Amino acid sequence: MKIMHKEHTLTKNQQIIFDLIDKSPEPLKAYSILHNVQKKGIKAPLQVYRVLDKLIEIGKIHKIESRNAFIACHNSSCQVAKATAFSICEMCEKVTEISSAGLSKYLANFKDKDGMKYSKYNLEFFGLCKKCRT
Amino acid sequence: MKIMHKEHTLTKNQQIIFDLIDKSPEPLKAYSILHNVQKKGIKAPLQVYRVLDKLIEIGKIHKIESRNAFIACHNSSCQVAKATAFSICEMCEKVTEISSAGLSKYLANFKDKDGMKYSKYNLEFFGLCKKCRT
DNA sequence: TTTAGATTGTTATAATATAACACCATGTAA
DNA sequence: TTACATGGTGTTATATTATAACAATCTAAA
Repeated sequence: MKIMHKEHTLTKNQQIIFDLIDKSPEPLKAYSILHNVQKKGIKAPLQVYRVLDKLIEIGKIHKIESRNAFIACHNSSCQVAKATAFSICEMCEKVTEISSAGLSKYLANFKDKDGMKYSKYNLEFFGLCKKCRT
Repeated sequence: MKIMHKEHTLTKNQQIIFDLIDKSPEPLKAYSILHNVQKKGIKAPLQVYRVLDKLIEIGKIHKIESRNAFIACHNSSCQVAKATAFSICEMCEKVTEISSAGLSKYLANFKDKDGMKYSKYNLEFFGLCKKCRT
């Protein structure tokens, strides 16, 4: 059964910032985004943060909490906005979104001591990527 | 088999700040810590951050990344410094460290697509705590 | 004792994020 | 049409979180 999602038509600012993040091979920081879009008329931090908040809300991007950086979602968009997992290389800072059915199933069904389940989670794995291990 | 850990004798500043965090029922923010220890002679942010870094390194406290706040470790101290899991109530902001053998085993053994394992992880679950759900 | 390492104290500054307010665009309901 | 609700924008100012750089001190081990 296919879950339907509302299509969010991005506004001008949202599109500019999303494109930038989406094209980036690495997570971008808010002020780096700001510097990159100033020529397009987005001049103030708040304009960037507002767009980032919105893009996160609709699942187009995720925040890498341990790095204060933002990355485009590559897991069939917004479906996993509330259940995110990443691997982070501590050497080169490469970040990859993990899409593992097993992992997301395990975490979605995880119950704590009191039997409580959680609707939302963020998991960050740290280590050395293939390249940096050699 | 019992794993041995080096005993870290805390210095004066480290002890002051650890005691404060350890006694707190909730995660503390760096500048809140600063305000609370200024009467004890710790006057500058950097003094606080240095101690926080050290306490994290030796596993006495953890950082709640999504909240920029610090909490004492209650899982037999430093053993799990590199494998942390928390539940966070989005209403009252109560944070609890999760100690589940099953969970830590699952995550420690998790392999990504490339068969890579990670030595370190941080997991944050979000939801409503018992109290806030009623 | 001397050297290495960690810790401290201090001033300044960088990096990350939000408050508050006015204005504008769009859709929709009376 | 009006009016009103919602969400987005632009702007200035400010709050919050964190680090740089440098000198002094302490402690443990050679």
